[in-house]
Amino acid sequence: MEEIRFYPLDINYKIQEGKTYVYLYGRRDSGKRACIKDGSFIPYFFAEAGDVTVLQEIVRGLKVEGRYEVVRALKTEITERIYRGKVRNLLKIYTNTPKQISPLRKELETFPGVKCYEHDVKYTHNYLREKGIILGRQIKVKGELVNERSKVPVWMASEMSLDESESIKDPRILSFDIETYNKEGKVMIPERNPILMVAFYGMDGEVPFKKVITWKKFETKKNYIEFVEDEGILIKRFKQVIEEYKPDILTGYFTDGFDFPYLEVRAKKQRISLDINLDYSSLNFGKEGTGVLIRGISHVDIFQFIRNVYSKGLETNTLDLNSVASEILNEGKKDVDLDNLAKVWDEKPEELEEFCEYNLHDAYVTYELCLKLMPEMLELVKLIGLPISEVTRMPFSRLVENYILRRAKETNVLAANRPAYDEIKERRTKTYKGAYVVEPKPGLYDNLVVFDFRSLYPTIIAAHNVGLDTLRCECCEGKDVVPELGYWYCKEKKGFLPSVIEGLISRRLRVKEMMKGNKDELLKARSMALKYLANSFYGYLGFFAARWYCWECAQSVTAYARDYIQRTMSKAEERGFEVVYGDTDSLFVKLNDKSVEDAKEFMEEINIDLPGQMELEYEGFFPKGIFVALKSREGGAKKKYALLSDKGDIKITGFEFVRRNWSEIAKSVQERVLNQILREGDVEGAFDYVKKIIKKLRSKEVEIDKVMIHTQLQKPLEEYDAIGPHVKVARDMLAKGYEVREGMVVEYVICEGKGLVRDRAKMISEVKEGDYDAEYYIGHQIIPAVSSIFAVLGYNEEDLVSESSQKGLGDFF
DNA sequence: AGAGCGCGGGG
DNA sequence: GTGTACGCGCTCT
Repeated sequence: MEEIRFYPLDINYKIQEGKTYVYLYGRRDSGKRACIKDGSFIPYFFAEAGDVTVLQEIVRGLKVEGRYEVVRALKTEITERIYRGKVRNLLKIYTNTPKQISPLRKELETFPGVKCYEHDVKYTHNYLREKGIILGRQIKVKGELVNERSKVPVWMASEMSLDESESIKDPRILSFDIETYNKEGKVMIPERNPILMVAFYGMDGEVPFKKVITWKKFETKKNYIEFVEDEGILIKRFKQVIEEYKPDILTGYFTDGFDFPYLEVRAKKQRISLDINLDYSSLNFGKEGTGVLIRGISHVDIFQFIRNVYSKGLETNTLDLNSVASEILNEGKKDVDLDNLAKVWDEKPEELEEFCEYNLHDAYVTYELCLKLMPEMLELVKLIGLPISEVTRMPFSRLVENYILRRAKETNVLAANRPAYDEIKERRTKTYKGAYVVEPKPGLYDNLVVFDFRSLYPTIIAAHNVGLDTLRCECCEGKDVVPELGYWYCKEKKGFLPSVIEGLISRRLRVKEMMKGNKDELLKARSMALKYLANSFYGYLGFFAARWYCWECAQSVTAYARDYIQRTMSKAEERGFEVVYGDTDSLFVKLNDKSVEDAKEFMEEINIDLPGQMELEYEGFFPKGIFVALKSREGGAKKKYALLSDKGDIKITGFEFVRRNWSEIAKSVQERVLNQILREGDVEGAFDYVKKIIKKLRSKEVEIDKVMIHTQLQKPLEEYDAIGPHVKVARDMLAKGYEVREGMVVEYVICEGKGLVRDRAKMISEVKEGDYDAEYYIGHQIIPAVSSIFAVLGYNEEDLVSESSQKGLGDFF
């Protein structure tokens, strides 16, 4: 028997001889990777009935036909949990394996009056919560080495204890990126196009680990470039490099959606198994969207973390590697024209070196991103307690939910079930208003200051005890009634959710206290993670798929918030600021003759009066901004604005046209218009520019490339019910003998003629210059992209479209 | 008005 | 996840 100190990072489970074993993967304090196996946690769920002892008898005799086996309960016990503030008697039903829970539960729920709980909680998560294990934090394990096929030593645990004070530092990170053969631009056809090179970037102590593997030889002095015979060997080397580097974390950018799925197809084609799991099994590609999880190695797709969590604090609107890296690291991509890679590969291999550099650079940038964001990711991991590979892929609602689930376990609270399909459907229809307090006054503004009210919501939940178990309590009717709504929340007993969020707020305050005079990165990251979670609570309450969904609670939060915000707004007006726009969490004011200092002073004043930890924050100063009203929407306009920051960046919100299935001409016109208006202040010029483009369209001077629309075929052609333009064009192509396959991008142009849009859609190769329907492009591409912008400035569509060169102020729609 | 569909990220 | 679950805006029906 030995005792080892161990930082677990990843968890999964396996069935052996009918029994369930948990495998914890991580690093020992010695730095060596290891695996802890634990067979001590038996899967279970709960059932509730009028009389649980009767139910217990029934369960004892129950045999259910499962999918692969006859299932029966392993054992049962009667126990208590708190549900909606009340103690409940429950039957705890154990099974040999997690998969046996579902058939048993389904059978039990056919009995009248029987309801099951926690059958929908993931086994590995339940294990971690029950054992109190927080991934990333040290545990002490007593156990013995066992003989098992594995790339790291496996210890069978007999005892475990926690050491929460120690958490993992500097996990070993390896970043990778592939480049593929691609003649068709953005299309991805892994079945046909091979992987040309793969780059790695990591650190060996102080020395960078760099490698690019490719299978076409050329002269080079770069010693990190390694040549192999063919793509098959490249894939084998890919596996070897990972195995030799022994990373805790394997990272990349959009590796869930591109690199790994691509590798999967190519490896299959080459008959190579992608057995990079630490137990030598092959990579398991689940359903799309679930992410690629590697057994024992934490695969972190940095893009996922940024999209789900980190992008909230970013200026950039697009989340491509280049924009993200330049904002976070101040480092862009290498300036290489990737369109040329296939051509150079075929015709001028001697010029491949710059593509290898480019490849390596992407891996390097991704490594740096991962390193930079590691404190934030690890803090979230330690807060939620789940693997980094899962936490980085969770949207805010699931982060919140998993945090609550841990607190629930600690306080003997029974988890609410996930809503069933019908329930979700019903919840979706139950929207509530009250989010927007001040509708944007459409227009172009100078000198805006933006304040943020974010911590208002969590504080309201805590201060007013907003929760499911406190709503309309019997003891406090009529006290502290929610404005406009008439609900009330208990004043006597703290609710479960309010106490959870209170814990988050006070934890954050402690961290902030520690941060005074201490610029520690870890503290900053912890504070950020706590704030993010707390701020997500309100959204969670109103989220249709939430376990602890509470419509009344979500409603109440905004109702209380309106009260606070309205007062702040009138104070701002009193002080001579013009309130331009405000929604639930932010407030935009125009400075007029005031200064930024005045605005900050005003903010301080407000903060003095705010109760508890509520706080108005200064978001920034924006020399110019344009607010656009969304027509065709009742109850006020939605967020749609563009701001010019004092650093000269343009921050666009709500303009959704930067997409591939819009023509180049529409995208560029919108971009140019916003730039000209915000940067140059030249509305007339922008207007004239659009008129000029419209004229050009009409006189057929616009190149076909600029009006081409790209749309991808997302499924086999036969499976389409709705025949959109791209489907119709694909059919045409097929009829003409072109190859048409799932995943291809159909390029087409809308031409003149009669009927539906699709009847006028023609494949690009059949369209000559000038052969497009100008009115379609004007009406369906240019006008939608810019009309709302001009509308707020007093121009209307007529002005844009009319043949006359005269321009003038028109009516609003 | 409702259903069906593509987009994002990646080369 | 012990498997239904992104949200928006377009086009067709």
